[in-house]
Amino acid sequence: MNAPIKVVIIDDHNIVRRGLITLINLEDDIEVVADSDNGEEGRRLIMEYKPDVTVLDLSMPKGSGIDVMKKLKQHQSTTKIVVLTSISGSDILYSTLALGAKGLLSKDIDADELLTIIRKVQAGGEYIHPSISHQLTNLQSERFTQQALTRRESQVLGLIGKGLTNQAISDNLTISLKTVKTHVSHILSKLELNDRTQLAIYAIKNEVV
Amino acid sequence: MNAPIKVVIIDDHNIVRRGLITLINLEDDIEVVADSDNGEEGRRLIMEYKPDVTVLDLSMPKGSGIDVMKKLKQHQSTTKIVVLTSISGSDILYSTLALGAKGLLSKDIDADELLTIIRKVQAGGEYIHPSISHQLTNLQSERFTQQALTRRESQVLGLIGKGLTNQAISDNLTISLKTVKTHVSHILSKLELNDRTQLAIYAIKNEVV
DNA sequence: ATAAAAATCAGCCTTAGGTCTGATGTGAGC
DNA sequence: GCTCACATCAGACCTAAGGCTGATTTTTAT
Repeated sequence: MNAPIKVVIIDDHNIVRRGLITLINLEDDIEVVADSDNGEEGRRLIMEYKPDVTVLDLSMPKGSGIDVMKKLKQHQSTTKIVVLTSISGSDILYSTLALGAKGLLSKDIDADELLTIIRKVQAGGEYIHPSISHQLTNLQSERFTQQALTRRESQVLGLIGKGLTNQAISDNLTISLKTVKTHVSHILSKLELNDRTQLAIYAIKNEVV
Repeated sequence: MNAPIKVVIIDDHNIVRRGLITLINLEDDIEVVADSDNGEEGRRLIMEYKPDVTVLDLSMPKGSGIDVMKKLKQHQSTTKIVVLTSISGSDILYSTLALGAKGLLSKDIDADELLTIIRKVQAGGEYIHPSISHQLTNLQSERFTQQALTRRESQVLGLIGKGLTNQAISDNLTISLKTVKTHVSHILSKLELNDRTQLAIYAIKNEVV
């Protein structure tokens, strides 16, 4: 028999993490070697344990899942990433694929299903849960041409998502009101949205910080 | 030794549910007698099994946690409810307390902590997780005087949360633009917010439909 | 070194959003 | 019958928001 598949789990919900660990360790061909509730530590653990598969939650306080994936890509980590999420926003899902996630699934899947996916991904396969993939189909063509937001623009978008007015944002970032308006205008056209209300909704659903 | 504490679990995430069941069933003084992934079935299970404690998730597709609690209150159920949530909106949390939840905790607690809380609540105690209770302290005094939204106002708020303009809302509800503005104005003053962007954020965080 | 992208700001203009005051019809409750 | 909350609408008003054009400076990549 082969060595068991080494797995690292990164999720900020203790209960979810404990649940996953318990379930996975019931199997004898898969083993959880480490786990963490935040992105920073999680990244260190991956470097250290070099797991075959990493189960990664997207929404976390310190260092989001996206950040973790970016960093890992820089370091050319070979761990295969299965993204676990309840997020509905579509752009963030697309980002994970662009960053090379092998699996993509929502938190309401069966536990058995997760095990199957881990094995499949470890064997070199890919898997995207149907409830998520249908969100992506339309989007492939549309968003492909979409320019990414600059750092400043993301920052502004994040403040809009907190309900700040342009004036408040200008104070907050100590730049002129004009500049804020320019940024907002750019963000709107890049995301193909119509007003700041839709931006706020977008920001929340895609967890822009 | 006493009979084990009977628990019903209602949460739409399979993994969370399986995790909870596995963890709880490791204890010999607590027993999960039933579980469900939606509010409707969950309510039936509670009627049928009459559990001592119910662990209830707030955000679910069919019949939210709030609905379940309302129905149970009508039927004068004696099950003690522990609300499990990752929602940050404060009004919805306050609602759960008003509806008599005995426990209130976020999903990032320790598993052991949950067990302790179930025992405490069963014994007649109450528990609110610190990460949540601080959201409530300010609010007790402020929101007490807060008028509830009317049916129409909630409806309008819901559409704002979907990113509609006043004109679009007016078309959608087939009422005049003036009327929409009136409603929006009332909602703003009732919720003590400043503009529609903040309303949209509020609507999402409090899951206004 | 040079080109390209990002960040900054200004003026001008239009409109959606929001406030205030006030008015009318309707239904529930006392 | 009377009252009160609710939903509807109107006019007048003010401001934040966003579009468009154009410009300067800083950063970044090649």
